[in-house]
Formats: sequence, C-alpha cells, structure tokens
Amino acid sequence: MAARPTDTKESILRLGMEFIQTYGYHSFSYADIAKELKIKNAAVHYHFPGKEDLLAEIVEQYIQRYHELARSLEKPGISSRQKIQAFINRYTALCEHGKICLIGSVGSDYNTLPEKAKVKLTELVKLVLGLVEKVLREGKKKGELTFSETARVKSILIMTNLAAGVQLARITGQQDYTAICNSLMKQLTG
Amino acid sequence: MAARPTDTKESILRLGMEFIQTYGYHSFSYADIAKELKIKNAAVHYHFPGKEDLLAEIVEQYIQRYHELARSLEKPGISSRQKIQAFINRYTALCEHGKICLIGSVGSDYNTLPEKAKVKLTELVKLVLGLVEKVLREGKKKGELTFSETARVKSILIMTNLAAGVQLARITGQQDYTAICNSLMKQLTG
DNA sequence: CAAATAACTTACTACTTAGTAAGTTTTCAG
DNA sequence: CTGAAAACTTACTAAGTAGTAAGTTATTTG
Repeated sequence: MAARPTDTKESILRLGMEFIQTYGYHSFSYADIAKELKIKNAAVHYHFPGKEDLLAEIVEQYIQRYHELARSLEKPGISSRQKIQAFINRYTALCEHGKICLIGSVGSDYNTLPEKAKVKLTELVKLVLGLVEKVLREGKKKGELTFSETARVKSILIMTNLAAGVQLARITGQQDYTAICNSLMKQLTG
Repeated sequence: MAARPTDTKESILRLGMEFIQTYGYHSFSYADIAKELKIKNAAVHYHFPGKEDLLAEIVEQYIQRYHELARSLEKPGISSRQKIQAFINRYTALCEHGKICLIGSVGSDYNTLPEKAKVKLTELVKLVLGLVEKVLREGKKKGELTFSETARVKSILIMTNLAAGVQLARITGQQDYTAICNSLMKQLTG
C-alpha cells in the first residue's frame, strides 16, 4: 500500500518539537522546516495539512513519551527518589540545550492555540501532574520522600519550579536552574 | 513645543502590555493595536518606530512599576508577610484576568527577541528576584519568615512557582494557582 | 506489465506582517 | 499672522505566512 517509504514525517515532528522548544510555536514556519530538511513547503503540508495538525501530533508524541517514562518507572527496584530524579533529568536535558519544556512554550501561547491543541495540552499537563503526584504519594507512604503538602499540591509546586526554571536559565544562567534542582531533591529526600 | 497633546502613546503601551500578557509578543500586530485604538497603523509606528522599540518600552514600564512597588514597601510598619503578599497579589490580579506575567510571556520567546529586549528582560528578572530576595532575607532575620533555603534560592523557587502558576491556571483552572499561593504563604509564615 | 498509491515538486494564491515616505491637520510660540 | 512642530492619515512596499491544486516520480501489488 506504500510506494517509497521515508522518514520525512518523523523528521518533521522531531524538528517541529525542536523549534517549539527553542523558538516557540508562532516563531517557526513550514518554510523553516522545509529548508532544514531540504524538501519543499508543500511536502510538509502533505504530512500535516495545517500547522495545528502538526502541533497536535507533537503534543501527542510528548504524551506518549511520558507514558513510556511512566511504564519504565513501574519496574520494581526503582526508588521514589530515582523516579523524581528521572523526571528532573528530562528538564535538565532540555536546559543543557537551551530549550524549554513543551508545556511552558505552548502554554504561554494558550489563548492563541487552536481548540485541538488546547485539548491535547490539557491532557498532557494532567498526565504529567498525575505521574508526579503518584510518585510523591507512594514515596511518602514508603517513607522515602518527605514533604508537608499534599501530593497533588507538591506535584504542582515541583512542576512549576522546573518548567519556569528552564526558562529562567536562558535569561539569568544555568546556575539558577541547578539551584532549583538541588533544592527540590534536598527538600524531598533530606 | 507640542501641538495637540494626546494620550495615544500611553494607550499603545497599555494595550501592548495587555496583548503580550494575553496572547504573547508574536501574536499581536500593529494592526491589532491600531484597530482597537481606532487609529491608523502608521500612527503606532510614529510613537514606536519598530515593534522591538514598543517591547523594550513595555518591559521598561514593568521595571518602573516594580521600582514603585519596592518603594511603597519600604515604608515602616509593613510586615515581611505583607510584603510577600503584595508580591503574590500582583500575580493573582493577572490570573483573575486570564493573563500571564510579562516575564513568563516574553521569556518563552527569549531566543527570538531583539537584543535590546533581551537586555531589558534580564534587568527586569534580576530586579524582581533581588526584590523578593531582600524581603526574604530581612524577614528571616526578623523571625517573621521561615524557610530552610538561602534567600536567593527561595526567591527563585517562589518566582518560578508564581510565573508558571498563572500559566497553569489557564490550562487546568485557577484552583491550582490558588493552591500554590496558599502553600507558599503557609511555608513562609507557618 | 498495469494501475494504484505514497511521497513528493512546481507553481500559485490570498492574506498578514512590519515598515516607510509623503502629505494633512491642529495648535502653539514668536 | 506665520512658521514650526506634534500627531497624525493616506497610500504604499517588500517580505513572509499558511495553504492549495495539479503534475511528477518511484515503488509495490494484483
């Protein structure tokens, strides 16, 4: 049913994600993607008819990656501390490349997003918050993590620290982000 | 030296600020401002030749407002708790109008900003962090505020909670932002 | 081998963007 | 009353935007 299978669609998704995390959704064009991949503008439209379709699939891909992270952390023998660290590591990787998290980037454009993307973004945020909340709740129960707030509120606090932290790092330098990470782990594990 | 003094320039600044906090810097145009103020496109260019000039002045205005806040909090008889609350109240006011803070909005566009705006933004961030840090340091010394981190790190944690918190509120609802505020005040004042 | 289909390219449109140059109106200073 | 200047409007440009319609090429399947 196919003719000449390529990896163009995946490359567009990968590049779109990179552009959003580096410049923002409204600061890259189909022409930017086409130029980088050495294809024509219309080829991008072939895979993603509208820019909102591309955005929705990028957010969906991010959702799937978090589902994968969640599954990989369900294996036995991983401490709550390690689970939180795995979550933080994702942000640290972004930070080291001068990128910001998808939620922070697309979130600041929230009022200009097509409805489809708004729905996907909400799904993503709830997924991430739920994931962190679960780790916190279990970690507290096991006595591996300490915090005075509810798991729900603490998950919000951690996530906002990290999301805004990677943005702050681009403005005032990476040491501010590092300080956040150190403080978070110290708070949670003593 | 003038002919027909108007308040057009101030209106443009006010509207530009509103647009940035509601839609983002790259999601409004001079035409949007002109339409709203019932003037022509070129009239906006008369007051702000380039969009980057407008942005720089908007950030500068924000800086001045924080200087004013700082001065108003220097009066005697204001507790550290009240000073922190005054800072939080600014974010709460934004949140109630579906807006996000200028730093969060412009910060997520950082890599696409003209150099002039980058410099101003950095100045603003350092000002705000310094302001909060000072209140925290004095509050701790007086025994009015409690936190285990350094004043510097705690100021970063609070600011990232609030900046990302107002963005989160647009996605998952205002109760998440309220939870952040309650938790912050509880942590600091017991 | 033929037709169908995937994966494009070519060539275009309609629209929006920031920005400019030149002219107009209003008001005030001398 | 006469410049001069502020505060515009009119009219325009060049570049970039998303998006589309139609044609091309390569490959696989019946």
